[in-house]
Formats: sequence, structure tokens, C-alpha cells
Amino acid sequence: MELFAEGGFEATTVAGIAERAGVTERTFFRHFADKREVLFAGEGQLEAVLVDAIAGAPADASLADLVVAALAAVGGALQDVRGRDFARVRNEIITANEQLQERELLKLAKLSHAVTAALLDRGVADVPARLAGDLVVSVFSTAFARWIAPDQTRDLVELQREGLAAISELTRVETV
Amino acid sequence: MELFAEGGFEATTVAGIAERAGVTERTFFRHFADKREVLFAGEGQLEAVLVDAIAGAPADASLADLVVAALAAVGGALQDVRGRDFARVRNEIITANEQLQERELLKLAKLSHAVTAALLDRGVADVPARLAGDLVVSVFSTAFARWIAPDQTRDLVELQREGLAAISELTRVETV
DNA sequence: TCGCTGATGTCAGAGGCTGACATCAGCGAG
DNA sequence: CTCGCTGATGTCAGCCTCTGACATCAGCGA
Repeated sequence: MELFAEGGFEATTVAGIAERAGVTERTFFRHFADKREVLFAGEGQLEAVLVDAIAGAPADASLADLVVAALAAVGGALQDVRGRDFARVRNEIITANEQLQERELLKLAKLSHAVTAALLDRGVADVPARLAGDLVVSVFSTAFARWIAPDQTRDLVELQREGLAAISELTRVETV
Repeated sequence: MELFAEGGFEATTVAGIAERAGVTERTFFRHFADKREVLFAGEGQLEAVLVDAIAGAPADASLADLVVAALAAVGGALQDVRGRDFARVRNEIITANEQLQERELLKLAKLSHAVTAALLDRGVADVPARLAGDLVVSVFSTAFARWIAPDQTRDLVELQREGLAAISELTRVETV
């Protein structure tokens, strides 16, 4: 993280990282599949939180309830895991580099798939499950981006609620 | 495309592609920024279609109207540009490789940003514009995926309409 | 015909990543 | 206590992607 923050992602070589960590380049690649993966390790926890929230919801929960439950769970979990500050530094590094954005998008897509799978497990039909997967991730990541904005003081959960309401607003008219 | 289809993306070297094309490796990299980019060249047209549809909509169009207009435009355009068969081959190559999925996701994200920007240009507020950008791309790509499924005979436009309706259904209850 | 421009070739090299093999510390079985 | 296994690390060679610098060459307008 320090090296990336100093010289940027591309300019930082794996050899440099390894040296700073006191190991070999080869050892680095045994811990991380990728140079990029350093910034995304431990992302699997988020997925677990979402999936658990959906799987653990009451039996009579509607799809909409499940969406809300999933969002509430991530919102709550993220407050503790890492501070907003860490997220900000990391985010700055990522937004400065397209390769990293690609990786982030892949992770988000996997998140979406995980949500979809969890919904399918509960008997939700295919198409709604997919779209709800996308929707959860979309609302989450939009709220997250706003949450780590420089002057933002509001709660992540609150921002998510707002986003969900906006989508609801947006789609209310379309089917007419 | 032939080489990728035969041996897969990773196993195919740029040297191999260049040789098949009768040029040098260096020349390949002057035409494509990336080995992956071969499969995504010309993607910018899609963006143009979406943006034009939004920019060219009637002045009194609501946000919902704009979403519908954008989807109708891509749906219409894609029918002609490339056949479904080409899209299928390409898709098979992409789904077989994570690197390519990353690139695809990046392209979709750019599409989303372009839509968002076009909406902002029309005076749509920030948050709705972002979410609508995601929504358009989500509906489009979900419908597209279904469109190129092996046994699918239905129209892309029709599949999109169905997806949009599903989301509308999904969000109607949440704000209560 | 000259000289410019754009596309291509050639070459060398950095950096990401992998496989194969060696080393070594720790730890449980005997 | 010692042997032998296991897992983590180091070492080495090498492939492949991608880039900068320079040379070449065809076409085209002055």
C-alpha cells in the first residue's frame, strides 16, 4: 500500500514490494495470484456476509425483503472491518489505474453472482434473481463510493437506503 | 478469433496471432493496446448509440422515458451490427477466461458511465443518473446474455422489455 | 524529383508470472 | 532424542506481454 501510494501502481514493481516485505519475488506470487490481488485479498468476506444474510432471512421473506436484508448486512459489516480512511486510500490507488478498476469490477461481478446464487437457493426465479444480484451490488457500490467521498459524513446504511429509494422511484413509471 | 477458438485465449500467443496475420508482433501492439483488446475493438459504437439515443430524445422526456429510449436504441442497433452467431463465438471465448471477463466488465462500466454522463447532460440529478446508468447496462447485458443462449429465439428488444418489467416489479414494494 | 508522412520492421530490454528443484525449520511418530 | 515428513521459502531459468528507439520503405503532394 505504501509503495503504491508513493509511486503509483504501475511504477511499483513486484520486486520492489517483495524487497520491502523482506521476501523473494517468488514468495510474493505464492501469496498473491497477481500483482493486483494485493489490493483485493480478503474480499471474500464481503461475499460471505451477503450470502449469509440472504440464507439466514426468515422463511417468509419476499425478494424485496431479501434485497433489503442483504444491503443492511453489508452496510453493517463494513463499518467495522476497515475504517473509512483505509478505504479512501485504497480507493484512490484503484481509481488511478484501469487495471485495478477491472479487477474491482470483476470482484463486484462475483459478488453479484454470489447474491444471485443465494437467491436462487431460496427459490427465486432466474431472471429476477440475476437482476436483484446486479441491483444489490449497484446500490451497494454507489453508496460506498459516496460514503468515502471527502466530505461525506452520513452513514453507509443510510446512503444505501437512499439509493434503493431512488431506483424504486425510477422504475415506478416505466411499465406503464 | 480462430486461434482463440482453437486453443483458448491464454494458450494463444501474440506472436502466433501476428504470424497468422502476416505482420510483426510489434505491429500487433500498434493496432491493439492489449492482447485482450482484439476482442473488444469497435465497442465504442455501442456507446455512441446509447448516448445519441439519450441526447436525441424529446425535450419533455422523463428519466424513465430516457431509459426506455436508450434500451430500444441498443436493442435495435445490435440486430444489424453483428449476427447472433458471431456474438456467440465471441462470448464463448470470453466466458472461458477471467482476464477477458474483466475487460468486458470494464467496457460495460464505461458504457454505464457514458449513459450517466448523457443523463447528467440533460439535467438529471447525480444519484438517479448513476443508478439509471447501471440499470440500463444491467438490463441490457442480462438480456444480451439470454439473447445469445443456445436455444433462444426471442428478440433482444423483447428480452430487454421483460427485464425492465422484472426490475420494476422487484422495486415496487421496497420503499414501503 | 524531393521531401514528408504514416505504417511497418528490427532490436533490446523491462517486468509479470510459472515450473522445477533445493533448503530448511518445525513437528509428530517411533 | 532422532528420523522423516510437511509446508514455507529461496534459487534459477525461461516464457510471454508490452514498450521505446531507431531504421526502412511506399505513397503522395509541392
